Amino acid sequence: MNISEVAGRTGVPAKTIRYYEEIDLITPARDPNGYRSFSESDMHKLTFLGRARTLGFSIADCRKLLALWEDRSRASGDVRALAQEHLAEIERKIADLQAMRDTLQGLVTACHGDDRPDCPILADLARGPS
Amino acid sequence: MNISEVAGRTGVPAKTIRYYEEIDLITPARDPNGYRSFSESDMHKLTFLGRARTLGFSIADCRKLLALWEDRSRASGDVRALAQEHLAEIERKIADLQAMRDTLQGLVTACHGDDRPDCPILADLARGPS
DNA sequence: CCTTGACCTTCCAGTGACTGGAACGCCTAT
DNA sequence: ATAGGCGTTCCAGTCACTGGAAGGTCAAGG
Repeated sequence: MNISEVAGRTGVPAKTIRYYEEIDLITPARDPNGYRSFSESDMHKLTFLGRARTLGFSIADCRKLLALWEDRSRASGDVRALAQEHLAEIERKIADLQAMRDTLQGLVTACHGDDRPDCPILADLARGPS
Repeated sequence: MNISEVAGRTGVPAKTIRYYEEIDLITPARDPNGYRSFSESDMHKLTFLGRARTLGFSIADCRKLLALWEDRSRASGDVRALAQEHLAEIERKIADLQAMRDTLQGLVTACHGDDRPDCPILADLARGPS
């Protein structure tokens, strides 16, 4: 399989696939003409990577997950631990964003939003780190 | 004021302050010895920037906000519009993260997490983009 | 007066995870 | 033969810093 077919099938852009090869996440074979030739296994890995990335795993995490995936003797507990760590981080991000949202929401509500120059949003931004 | 005092007072790291000068967000004066000399106005701007950044505004947004802040004749509606746009983006990010969290949570719950190699998390990751 | 150590300066390189573009080769169909 | 649509590599840029090296400056203590 050539790169664009794999890109289409996995949803991972060709540029990104080349990048993944560069950082040794995958090592597709080469045809005599120099074109990358993707096996089913390469496709599976890319699918795996695409999914893990949309779930917000970092490339470093993906590398670990791929290794665990390829290791038939690994304990599912190892995978679970990684996922749980990641889950905690997501929870943290959500909380941060919600705090941001609440602050901004309050400011937007307080701002009359007309042609007058008086603006509580800028006033608050100037107030400094509380 | 020297850079480290400003860093301490605004909470913006010295490295970051130099970077902000490099990209023309601030233009502190210089002492004869070449040291940066920060005015009250510089400090206010940095405080403003620090706060806006923790609220998740991009540097580009910060530039706009600073300009609006400095423009005494600007309408508060302009600021409000910027904040509202940003709010919408935050909401989007929160929704994305919540979807991720739900998926991962389900997987972590489904995974027995013991020494057996059978793992629904990896199975799902392999399933591909749904 | 000299030294020490904490500051300050600039400049260069690296991060993460791509993304865009140039310049070129290859393959297929007309 | 040629057109276009693939493929390749390599270089540069993104964003917002961050780390580190090499060197100048300043205030205090001996």
